[in-house]
Amino acid sequence: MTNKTLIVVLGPTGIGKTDLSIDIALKFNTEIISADSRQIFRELDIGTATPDSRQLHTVKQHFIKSHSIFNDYSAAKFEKEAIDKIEKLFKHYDTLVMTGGSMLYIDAVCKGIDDIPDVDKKIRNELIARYEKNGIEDLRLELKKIDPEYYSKADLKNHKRILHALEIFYSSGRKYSSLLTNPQKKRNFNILKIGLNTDRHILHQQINKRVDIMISKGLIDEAKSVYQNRKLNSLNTVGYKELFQYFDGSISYNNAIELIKRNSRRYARRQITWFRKDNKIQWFDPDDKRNILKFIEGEINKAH
RNA sequence: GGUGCCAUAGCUCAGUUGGUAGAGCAACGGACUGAAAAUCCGUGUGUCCCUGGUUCAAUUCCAGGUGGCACCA
Repeated sequence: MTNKTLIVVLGPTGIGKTDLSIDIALKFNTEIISADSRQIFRELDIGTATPDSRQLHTVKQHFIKSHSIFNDYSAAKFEKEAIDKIEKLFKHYDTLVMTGGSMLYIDAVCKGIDDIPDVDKKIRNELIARYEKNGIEDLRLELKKIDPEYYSKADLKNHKRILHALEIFYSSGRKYSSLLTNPQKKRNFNILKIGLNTDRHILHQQINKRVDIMISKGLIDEAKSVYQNRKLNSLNTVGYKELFQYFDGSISYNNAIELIKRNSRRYARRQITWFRKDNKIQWFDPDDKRNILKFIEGEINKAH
């Protein structure tokens, strides 16, 4: 049994993961791995609720502002880079904190995802063009032909799923279904999952308030500064995509703010849905810091 | 104080010539393995203000009450 433990702090957006993870990292005198698919971009700050400079100076945090919106990123890349970083850091620490709300990124580190061949960008763009021209039915029929197994279990109304299976096939000649093994990779460290959640009404109030604070901190200007790159996937993000519509003149200012709040609430709900089925998570109220620390210490003593 | 109008889902409101009701928005549930703050699927969640009356049957009609709005004093 290893004596290395990764403490994973997860939960919906706006619940207070950053503050708690800093407290935990200070307590164990260690560093933080961020698992946040948007805070990772250096061009985004206010709208992603990235930790501020004071917080970043208090505890060293990795994968914050470490990449650019102009480079493609993915959960698979995060898995490789994060595992790499974690293994390096475990040479100096017995415990590490990982925190974030990107469900797939967390699972990529905790459980691993399959190795899937690189996708040829040209092929992806061609398929997207076909989808936009002919709709989903065309691609669906093709998937049925080349990979009936995946077709039988795929979400056939979700074009991203179908596109992905096709682009894998045309890039590598291998069926997507043959690549899916649900790996459950064995990590050489213990994983302790701390989930934060609270009454839904309170969470919604916190989310709404946080959006108002983002606006007062200058989110409008930040969104303007990246407006010209709005087509980038990295900017298909709550807090930015709504403001882009406002800049376009297609929705009002007040409408944009309301939509940011609504979409944040919905994002939080999807996170909760995802995390709910993970029975390894020990849930706490974010204010319950004492018990959280007590719980972590107890578990680490048991494991080591 | 008087008169009139209104009271139906979380909100804005339809509707039922008397047979316990439906839109929009919001909300809620779910899926998810190289785009994941993405993408996709599903769900009306209701003392029809309260109390009586008429009726086989009242959210609907009648009376009174309560609350809100408007106008007149």
